[in-house]
This record gives sequence, C-alpha cells and structure tokens, in this order.
Amino acid sequence: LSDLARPTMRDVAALAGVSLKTVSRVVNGATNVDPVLAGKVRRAVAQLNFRPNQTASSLRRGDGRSMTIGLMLEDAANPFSASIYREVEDAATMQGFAVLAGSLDEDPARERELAAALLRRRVDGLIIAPASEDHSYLRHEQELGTPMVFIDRPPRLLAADSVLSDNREGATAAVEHLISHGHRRIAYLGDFTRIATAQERYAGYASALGSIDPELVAQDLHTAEEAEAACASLLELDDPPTALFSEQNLVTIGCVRALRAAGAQHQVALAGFDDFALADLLEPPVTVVAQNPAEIGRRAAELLLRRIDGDERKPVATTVATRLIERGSGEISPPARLRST
Amino acid sequence: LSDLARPTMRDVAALAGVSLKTVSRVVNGATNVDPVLAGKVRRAVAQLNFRPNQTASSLRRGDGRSMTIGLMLEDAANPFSASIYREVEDAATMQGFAVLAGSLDEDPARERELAAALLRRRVDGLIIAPASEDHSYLRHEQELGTPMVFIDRPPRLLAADSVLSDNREGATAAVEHLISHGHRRIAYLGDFTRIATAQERYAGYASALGSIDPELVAQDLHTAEEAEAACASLLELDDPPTALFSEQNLVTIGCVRALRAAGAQHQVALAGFDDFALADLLEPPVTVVAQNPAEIGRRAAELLLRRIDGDERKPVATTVATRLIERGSGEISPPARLRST
DNA sequence: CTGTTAGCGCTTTCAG
DNA sequence: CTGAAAGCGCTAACAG
Repeated sequence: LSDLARPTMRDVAALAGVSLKTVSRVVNGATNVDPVLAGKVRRAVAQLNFRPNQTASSLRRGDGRSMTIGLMLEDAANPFSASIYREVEDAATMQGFAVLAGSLDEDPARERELAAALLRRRVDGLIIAPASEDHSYLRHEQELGTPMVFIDRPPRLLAADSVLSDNREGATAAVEHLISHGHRRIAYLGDFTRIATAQERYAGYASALGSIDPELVAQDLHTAEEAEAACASLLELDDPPTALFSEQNLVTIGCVRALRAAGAQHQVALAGFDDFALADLLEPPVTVVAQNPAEIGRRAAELLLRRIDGDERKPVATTVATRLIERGSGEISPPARLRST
Repeated sequence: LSDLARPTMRDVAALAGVSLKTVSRVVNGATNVDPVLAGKVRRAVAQLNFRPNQTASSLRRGDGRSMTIGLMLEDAANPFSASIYREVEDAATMQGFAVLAGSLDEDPARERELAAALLRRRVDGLIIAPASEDHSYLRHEQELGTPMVFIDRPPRLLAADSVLSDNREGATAAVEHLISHGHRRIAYLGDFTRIATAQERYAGYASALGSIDPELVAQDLHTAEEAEAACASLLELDDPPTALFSEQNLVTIGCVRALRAAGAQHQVALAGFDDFALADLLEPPVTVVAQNPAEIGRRAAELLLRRIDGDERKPVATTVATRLIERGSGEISPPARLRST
C-alpha cells in the first residue's frame, strides 16, 4: 500500500489546463460551462481517478451541510432497531445522505457520548431512540439549527419532534383481548420501570384491568432468562395467573420457554407486546401487539429530512398505530371454574 | 430554530483572551499549556458550548484521518448483517471511530454507488460484504492507501484481506451428518448460484454426497416463499428426498413451512446453513450449521483498524469456523425401507 | 510555553 | 462563460 498522494481538484485543473473553479463547476454539474472545457475536465477526472472530497466541500459550502445524518439506536443488533435503521438508510440514501449510527444499550452516558461524537462530525440532523431521561443537554445544539427527531421514546425536558408507537393503547388492547376471552388473573411481565415505553405499557395494562394484584406483576426484567425465571415463579403461585401479558420481545420469549418447561403452553394464555420472527411457527403460535418499526423509521427520516430542508414548524408528535395479531396463544380460555362473565 | 452561528475556536480564543492555537492545544489535550490559560479556555468552551469541528480538523491534520470507517452490508435489517454491524461498531467506538454503513441488497450497482459515497466522505477504511464479482474498481483507492477487508464473500480481481466462514466445510459437515443418519436422497435448496457463498455450500453438499440427482437440486431461491414452493414440489416427487439441506436462513424457514404444510416435519430430515433465533423452539427444533457473524465482524474490524494504524503486511485470508448444532430436525431417520448402511 | 503564518481541498465572491 | 483571490475551521511548522 504505497501512499501516493490523492489527486485533488488542483491536479485535475492542471492536467485539463483549466482553472480550479472550472473543475469545481464541472464536478458539481453546473450547466454554464463550455462543453469543450467540460470534456477536458471529465477526461482528466477519469484519468486521475479523482474523487471529490465531500468533507472539504461541506466545510466551505454556504449551507455547510455534511450530507450525513446521525442515528442513535437502542441496539443495532436487535430486530426492532435494525429495521428502523434500514428504513432510515433508504430514505436518507434517496436524498444523498449517508447514515452514521450507533447503539446505546440503555446507557444514558453512552447516549451523550454518541451524540457528541456525531455532532463533532457535524451531522445535519439526529434521529434518537433515547436511553436517558433528560435531553436538555441537546438544547443548545438544537438552537444552533441541528434538527432532531425522537423515536420509540419521547424527548424529556426538550421540545422536539417525535415518532412513537401508541404503547398505552396497544397494551390496553392486548389486555382487553385477554379479558374478552374470560381471563381475570392476568399477569404483567415487563422491562425496567425507568423505560418510558415500559411505563406506558404498564399503564395500559393497569387501565384495562381496573384493579391490580401486585403478586401478578413482575418488572425490571431485561433478558429472556430473567423473564423465564420470573414467569416460572408466577406459574407456581397458589393462585396462578390464567393469562400473561408480556411487555417486550425478550420477555415474551422467556415466557414461551417457561410455559413450555411447565407444560402449560396450551393452558395459560399469552399476549406479547412487539412482534418477532417465527412467532407464527411456535406451538401455539404467539398472539402479539405488533409495532411497526419500519413505519417509525420512515416517518422519522422523512420528518428529519424535511427539517434539514428548512421546515421550521413547531415540533410535531407523530403516533404510529399498533396492531393486535391473533395467532392462538392469546385466545386460550381459562379453566372453566375460573372463567369470568 | 434560529440559525445562530456555531461558535468556532476563534470565538473561544477571543472570549478566553488567548490565541487560536492555545485553544487548539487545550481542546486536543496537549500537556504543555499553562494551567491558568487552560482554565480560561475550558471556561470559554463551556460557556459557548463549543464543539470542535472534526471534519475541519481532519482536513488539516497530518494523517488526514476522518476517524470514520465504512461498512457495506448485504442488508442491515437481516440478523446476520445486524450482528456484524454491532461488532464492528463496538470495535470502532473503542478506538474513537464512527461507522458509516449501508445495504447492498445483492445489487452490484448499489455496491459501487455506496463505495463512492463512502469514499467521497473520506472514510479511513472499508469493510465490505460484496454484492459484485469484480472489485477491480477499488484498486486505485486501495493503492492510495485506503485499507479494505472483505467479509462473508471473497474479493474478486483484487488482492485484499478477507474474513469468511468456512462455507464448504460447514456444508459438507451438515450433509455428512444427514448421511450418517442413514439418508441417501438428500435434496439441496439454495440461493442464487451467482453468490459465492452459495457456490461454496453447494460444492460442500456435492462433495459429501459424491453423486448428485439433479431432480433433488433447487437453486436460485432468494425468499422464504420461493423456498417454500420449491420444497413443496420436492416433497411431491415420485421418489422424494428423505432429507433436506438448506443453504441459507430464509430458505430454511421456507422448508420448515413446507414440511409443516405437508405434515412431514417429523418424517423428513432438515439441516440448514446459518442459525436463526428461536430455531430451538420450533417443533421439531431445527438442526443447523451455525456461522459466527459476531466473530466475523470482530475480526474484520480488528484487522481493518490495524491496517489503518499502518500495518502493511500482505493480505490475509481469515477463516471463521462453523459449528453443527444438533437440535432434532437433522437427526430424523429415513423410513426403514429406504435406509442405507 | 505561546503566538504567528501558512494552507488542508474546496466553494464563494467578484472581477474580467 | 471563466479565473483570481479570499476564506470555511482547524492544525503544522516555526518563530518568539
């Protein structure tokens, strides 16, 4: 790997026998250039394998755009984040933007570090699935004109755009579905209570149920293993739940495992928040409230790009509907003696 | 969103009453600065909310590093790519690099466009899961000193580092496993024959089997739906296969569906290349040859970062082992009358 | 230890 | 339609 010097516009200009500015015009597709000179320039570009340095260009350019947007995800490896990533990428690419992304792993410190890293690189806008509960540290940046759209969870202590699932509504729908099948003892299994979406989904569970038996509530479950253990305990109660509402993907999977280990997968009903691959191939197939991460990603990207384009309306809060998908596990009835209605 | 001017080092220098260069020194953590002046500078930085412009810095800086690497994936939304992404991100972040990624969707044109977009942004290196079969277009860039590591599929017409699964070996192991359980009529279901990994895995299948019945080979299946249809046809043959070897994730899932639709999931054996979530929760659980995408991502990132650091050894080809995971579907025996050995 | 000068690669004036 | 000069925000090189 010899370190030759990378050709610059200067080199192209010299080879083509024109001025630097003419090269700049041709490279940027200006129309008012003598076709003869333009031809010479293009030939020189090809011969030298010249690649414009977009970072230098954006430094000098009037609008100062880097043509790059920042995307802060919970974890790029999880399917929810990954499908948001993909939609954002597609929308961005279509308009010539590249995507600089990173994962937060529920760590507020990581959120601030990543934001700083992206901002040092002068991204033109930010899409944030936040881990922290205080976004005031972004206010100055926002005032400087960097637009930001929050996804999955709302901004706190900052007025900004958001694109969120209707978490409360979706949870209520799932629990009401279980109630309509005759269940009264419905357990809640969910993630960290400090997570905004978990709070909302718990609120939806609570409001559908009216009164809550604290014995049936297991919170702060963050992995499938934790959920499996918690679920196993619930099933061993003297008066066990006849149905489970699981607040999150990994928790749902933990429940599936625990039910199966107890041989109860056809006795105890299960409805989970968030869909997952192959849910329809499990036995029984798993009933879920599906979010629409692709739609969230698309809407967020479109909104951000409009903001970058100069849209200065006040912040908008967009809600993306959830959808109950009945597959079997949520339509199991309780034992006859325990049936309500 | 008022468009105030973003503070620059000049502004910080003016407020702190020092020279621009002193600010630069403090911001870059130089030690040889009078603590009193450094304090003034830090106060000014905080007061103005100054953020260094890394793109300007890298323009001037000696090494010209953008502290950004480019990552070209098959599809950021699929779990294999997503887990590579995550490992690369972690390795990059640890050394202060950011990741600019994009998806190729098996489109060679998209590969070239994305490479160009990343190179315009002066990424310091490239990790490429290629879609094309000719990478000579990158030679000039490589000679200019941009290191590149190919993953999942090898570079073509270009000498470069690579980190690949042992596709052939893994396929052979899977098919030999089926043979050891008494199967002789083993079908192959796989993706586009132009994809290098599919070629390797087919070669592994062929070499394990010795002789091939073309009736049992279904290729160019790219979606679960196509695979399901192809699998259904195979099951309806006069002399149907007693076992299936599936070359790829989505194909495996198509097979699972087809087997289930035919009620044959406990009669016909199935071994798939590439693991997937919940494979162990299906009925029967699916036997696979697992790749190790995390390991591929980690190795590729480490290698690339070493190259960026100046390592100029000649290209190395790294192989990451696969692992046969016996879960049940691959251990089904053929009907007695058809049993070999 | 600090400041001045030059200039990274490019685009913006603004004059020819 | 073209080019020369200036400068984006920052750091290298050198002088004080």
